[in-house]
Amino acid sequence: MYVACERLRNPSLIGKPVGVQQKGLLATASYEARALGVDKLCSLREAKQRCPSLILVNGEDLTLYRYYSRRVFNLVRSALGTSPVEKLGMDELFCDVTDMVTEHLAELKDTSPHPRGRWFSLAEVDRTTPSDNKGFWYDPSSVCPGYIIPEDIATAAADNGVTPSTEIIAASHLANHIRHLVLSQIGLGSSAGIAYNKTLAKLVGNLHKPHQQTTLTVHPGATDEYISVVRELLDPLDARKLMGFGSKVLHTLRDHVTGSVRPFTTDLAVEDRRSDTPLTVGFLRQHLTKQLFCTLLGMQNGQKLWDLLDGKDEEPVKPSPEFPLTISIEDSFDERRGILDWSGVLREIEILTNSLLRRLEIELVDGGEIEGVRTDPSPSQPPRKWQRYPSQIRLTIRGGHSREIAYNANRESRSAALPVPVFDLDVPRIERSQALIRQPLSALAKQILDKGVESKITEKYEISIINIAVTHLQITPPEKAINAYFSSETIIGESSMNTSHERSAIGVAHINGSKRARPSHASGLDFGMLRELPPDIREDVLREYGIDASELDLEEPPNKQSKSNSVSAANTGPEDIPADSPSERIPEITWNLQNRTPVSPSTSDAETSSSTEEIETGVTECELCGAVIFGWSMDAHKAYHAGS
DNA sequence: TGGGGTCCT
DNA sequence: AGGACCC
Repeated sequence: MYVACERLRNPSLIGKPVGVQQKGLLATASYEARALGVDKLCSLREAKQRCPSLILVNGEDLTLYRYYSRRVFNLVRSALGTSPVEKLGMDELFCDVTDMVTEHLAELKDTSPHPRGRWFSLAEVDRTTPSDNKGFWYDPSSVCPGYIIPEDIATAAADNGVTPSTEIIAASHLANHIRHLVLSQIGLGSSAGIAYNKTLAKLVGNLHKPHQQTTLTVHPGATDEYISVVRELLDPLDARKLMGFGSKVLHTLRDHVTGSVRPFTTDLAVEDRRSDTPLTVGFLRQHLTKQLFCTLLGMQNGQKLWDLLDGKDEEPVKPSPEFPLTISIEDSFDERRGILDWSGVLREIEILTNSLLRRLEIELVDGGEIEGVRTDPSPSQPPRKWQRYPSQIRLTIRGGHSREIAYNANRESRSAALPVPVFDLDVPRIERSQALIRQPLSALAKQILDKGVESKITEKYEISIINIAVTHLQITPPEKAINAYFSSETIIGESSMNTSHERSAIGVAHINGSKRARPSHASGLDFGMLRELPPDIREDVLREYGIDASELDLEEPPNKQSKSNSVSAANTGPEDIPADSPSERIPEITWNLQNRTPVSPSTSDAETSSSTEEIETGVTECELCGAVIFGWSMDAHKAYHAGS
């Protein structure tokens, strides 16, 4: 997804092996890069070594990715009306579409057969969408789009009388439609999994990755078939693929297996007992017991994890709130940067604090959103209002670079009340940052670093991570307080906040220009995103980059949808959907956003049914609606118009 | 060897 | 406050 976002900002990256770099780590890589042997999360050195042609983009600042993540989330939510949508990280969503599908199927009874198939009615999507886009046609006889498990259902449609339920078929078409919506409206490709619970949906969604979807048709209630299909699917898998089986759980289980199970079983060949061979789902289910799981992993958790081995999972899709529960920002330090004296620590904390305050202003002030984008306050009505008020601030420091440290070891945190004046937007942000240092942060840092020891000012600290978080976001404003708060003088010497960290805040190195690139600024700024920022923050960012505001207006919008229509009504709420249709069955959809691969990585001799234009840019513009579409999906896009 | 998040204890 | 999990 990071690469896909970078490609929206800089289309010359399309079709090339691209890696997103965060410090010395390759956070993610495009599929072209993976085809050349680059792994996700490998060290930068290893990546460059394996793939000298790898193009690196710095992804330490997440602003751009947050922006697209939010847009996708809001687009999907608005399409699904009242259905719960849960975010997992920045690029995955779970959707419980039970109610929508149930209602859709109920409507069918009153409808006579239509030559175009079935109309699936959706909530209103957004104001730029043509008005007949509140739903889609699908052909129910085409079974499920994409891949189907078990496979034989796909080929022998009504063979054993084993045919997918009408609801899973509808859910599958719904997922397909929404993926198409995200692609056409935002420009991000995605994959999806459709199944009757979260774990299975996520699992099958990962089976066919770039731009595909997979439906697991079997229902947990249909016991015989369900058991055999799900076991065939799950048993060979590394248990790590199941949500909840993390490193600790697997280590605990492996300890037990190698310690006590091995002597009693001949199932594991000698070489399979080594610690780096995966524990499979089948092995755990056959050789361990529910009781053992509960003993080793805790009553509650053990029971849940044990059920997962059979694909049983009743976790609800928990609607993600409009605002997150915590907002944090962090920076990491290697041995060179990470040896700091006290004033150095304070300087780094101030840099982070200032970034955090800017983020709070972007994400927490004003509100009124349309499709993930905050509306500019109308020129005459400025009052920028906080939508949430965090009440706590937390400082976390990880010390040491010793290399032996277990993940997360050496992290210590302290928290304190967040002083109310931080919300006063009339005070320059830098002053509020410095006030936060004075008030709780330097004391918190002292608690962590000096641990009750008396002041030792000359000391050097070895620091590898600093994280600052605000938590406990409240809707109701805090009581006003302490006017004297800002009056004391600063403790630390830094005055300008235009630091390297800040500078990286939005800019990203562009590797090279493109003859046919869509509008993007040489600075690396994403003008589409910039245009959506509140004016004052936008000016702030522009000033940092030394860009004249007039340049902004000359740039074309990145998605040229302006010509499609003159904008119909505003964001009316989602269509009303009966809240309480009974749901014994729960189709889930999950999908990943990921980068698009318009051209086969194996250069030009690959099958090229695509046009020259597509090969060069990967994108074409739909004649009907102006949406920017990638070549490989234009057929589907046209079918979409034909359908509506 | 990132830069984030959520939930549970 | 820390530790598990997720991306």
